[in-house]
Amino acid sequence: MVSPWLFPKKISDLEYRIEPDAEYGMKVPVVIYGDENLVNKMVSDRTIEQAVNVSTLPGVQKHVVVLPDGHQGYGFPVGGVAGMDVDEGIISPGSVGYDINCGVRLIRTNLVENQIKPKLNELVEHLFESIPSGLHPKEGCVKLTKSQLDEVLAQGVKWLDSNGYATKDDLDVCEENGSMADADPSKVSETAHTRGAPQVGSLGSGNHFLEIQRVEEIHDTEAAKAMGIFEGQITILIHCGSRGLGHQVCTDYLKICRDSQEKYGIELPDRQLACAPNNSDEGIAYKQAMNSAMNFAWSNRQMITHYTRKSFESVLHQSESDLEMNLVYDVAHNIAKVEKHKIDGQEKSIIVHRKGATRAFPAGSPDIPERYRKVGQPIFIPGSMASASWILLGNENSMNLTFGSTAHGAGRVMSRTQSHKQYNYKQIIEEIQEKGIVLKSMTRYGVVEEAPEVYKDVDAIADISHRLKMATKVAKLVPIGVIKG
DNA sequence: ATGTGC
Repeated sequence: MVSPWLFPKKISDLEYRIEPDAEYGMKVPVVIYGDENLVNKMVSDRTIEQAVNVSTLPGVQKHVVVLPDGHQGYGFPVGGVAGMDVDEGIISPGSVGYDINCGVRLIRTNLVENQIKPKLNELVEHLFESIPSGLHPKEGCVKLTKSQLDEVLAQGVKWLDSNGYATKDDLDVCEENGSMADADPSKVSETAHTRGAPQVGSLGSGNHFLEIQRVEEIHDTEAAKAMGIFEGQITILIHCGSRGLGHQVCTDYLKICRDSQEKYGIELPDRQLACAPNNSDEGIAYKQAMNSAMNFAWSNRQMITHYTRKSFESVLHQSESDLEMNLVYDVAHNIAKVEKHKIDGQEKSIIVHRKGATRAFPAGSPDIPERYRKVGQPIFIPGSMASASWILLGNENSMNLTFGSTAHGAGRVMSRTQSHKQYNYKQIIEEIQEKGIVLKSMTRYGVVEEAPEVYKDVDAIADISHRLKMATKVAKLVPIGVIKG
């Protein structure tokens, strides 16, 4: 049999397609958005093969989408979207990923660069000291009891609001208001609880970071205005997820799904795609545990926001409200959610799996905050450490192309191991200093493994999204201070 | 991504 993923058909400069191959068990086409370079790279590793595998799963609808930043992941490509019928389809932990509700939030200020430049070193230092980061942060997280953690898992940011770590305004501009319904902490294992309890308010490692930025370019004045964004402004971007708790939920439910595979008669092209019928006991339990992990991640980003505001207050001797440190928005990029989408002209409820894919809902969507309903949903595409990031805006077209989604980041061009062979700490640090960026990192390894050179060009990813009108450009942000694990 | 896996 010829492997169908080897020959995607070019539809246009930025769209490639693989028609359903019955012999291979494909139920729907695979659609790939990207230029020739990006698509060639996807063919050379397992990215498209994995998307083809997903297109064979029970209840898969319309098409499997690979976004411009797509690359191979655990079973399901990172930068992938797939929607399954809620009654006939499956839900799959590997198709959400290990870092459940990894996501990005942006905090605005009323400051411009000159006002913080003299204190930038001190600010970065203070943030680094007050926000635990790395794999094993020693101290600093709020210590939650088991029952407090359960409240965080059940209520998300609502609990932080009740306890002085969030404002009503923060809740208004978080996806799902920071509180995913139908979360059940009793479906989260004891091990996951133990791992998560000391981690609320910690950044983690890898490509997770907190960045002080300057707004470099405005591409959509009206949308920028609605978001309170202006040229030259200082913003803060936070990129992190659900830490050990989400990781453990994924591990636990991969096993639970695997153990139930035979019972449900599901045949898989790849055991990493272990899944359960969406409405089975196992599927429902996974969803309730995943929703809990989602609440954990939003709470984690909220707690870091709290620490960030305190750091700015302390270093700049102004209150957070004087500094107008408002949350612009918080959006997840590793989730599965039931949403209504048009399929063959019919509105239908499907369980949308977005792994390394950002929701990109258009103006008028009831699921986006009222203050953005006239313009569209804010989307943040983080670049790698010390490179630019983008604010994009959800567009109507994404509902046709990608189940209302767009890209989530730059994506690696080489492995961590390879980055050590090609670069060393000193040269990366020098290069970052030359750009005038203040960087504090937990480890030297992290600096090399997350160097700008080892990632794709995020500008190109934003550009493709814009040209396809999946999500359009609002503003480009450049880093001036970075803390990372 | 991760009480990494090399």
